[in-house]
Amino acid sequence: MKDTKQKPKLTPQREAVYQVIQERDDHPTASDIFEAARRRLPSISYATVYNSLRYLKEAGLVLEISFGDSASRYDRETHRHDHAICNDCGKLVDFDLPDTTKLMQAAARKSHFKPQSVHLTLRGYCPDCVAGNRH
Amino acid sequence: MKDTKQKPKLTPQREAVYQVIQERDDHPTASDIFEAARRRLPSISYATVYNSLRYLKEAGLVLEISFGDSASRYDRETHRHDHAICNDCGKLVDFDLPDTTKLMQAAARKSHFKPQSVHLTLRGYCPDCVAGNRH
DNA sequence: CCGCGGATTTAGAATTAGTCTAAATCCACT
DNA sequence: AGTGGATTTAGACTAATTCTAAATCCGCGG
Repeated sequence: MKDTKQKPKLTPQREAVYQVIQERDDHPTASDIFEAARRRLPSISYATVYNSLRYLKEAGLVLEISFGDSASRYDRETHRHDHAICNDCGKLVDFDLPDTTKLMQAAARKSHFKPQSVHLTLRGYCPDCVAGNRH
Repeated sequence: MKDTKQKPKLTPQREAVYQVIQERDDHPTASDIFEAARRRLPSISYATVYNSLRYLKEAGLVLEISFGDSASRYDRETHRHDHAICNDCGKLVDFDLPDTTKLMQAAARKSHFKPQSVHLTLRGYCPDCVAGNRH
């Protein structure tokens, strides 16, 4: 029988999207990514950016994060980590809390869920906003 | 001078929206709430539901929560608490992890933010899905 | 070569959540 | 009765994302 292995997978479009995310240290939205990807690959379409993002997400190459503020953001950091969001200017930063296993177990005990991951979100004020800088 | 105190505030529409949320122990979306509110107050409009939700949120009477899955959800539980989400069926449950002050301080230290609140999200599998129940 | 099929890309239409607008209504107070 | 601020309504509008259908790409068998 035919072992019809389809392999291509990492197409130029997907690669462009991936690179855009890799070279940014912030958390771009799909539309930020579309803008930037179009600079490398002028013919790329919005739908392809979404398709590529879905593909990259499923492949574990990028992480999607979403909070109340409308659009999803994408993060090149794929290991478990946490987020802080500024209540004033909306800035989003990554940080990493160690020892989350115990935390996860505590959460599992309380919720009766079989745990898989925990993620914590700090809301507060970023250093710039605390210092009273204009945004 | 006119001390034009406007006080009404808790209009029948807002109250209907509030009651809908209070009597549910799950986390309805705006459109769930609209459906239910219309049963009490057939003339209520979608926009009023959103206005009421904003009002109730600002008054601290309900909590808005939003995760990746499209629409915001509303929670009658307004004190600080955490959420568990089932990766299989999507169920969302509240739980409350004690001693979050230390956690918040640790997060603040790592992120350099001035902390205001922390919220944790457990991803895993709910008891039903673990038991292999069909949804 | 040639072309078929599966996967991908494209452009634009469609859908969904949520906001905005302008006109009508409500209501406390004069 | 009348004015003004707040609220409600219906529907238009916007933004984010998904869907659709046609075009393209690509490896493989004939």
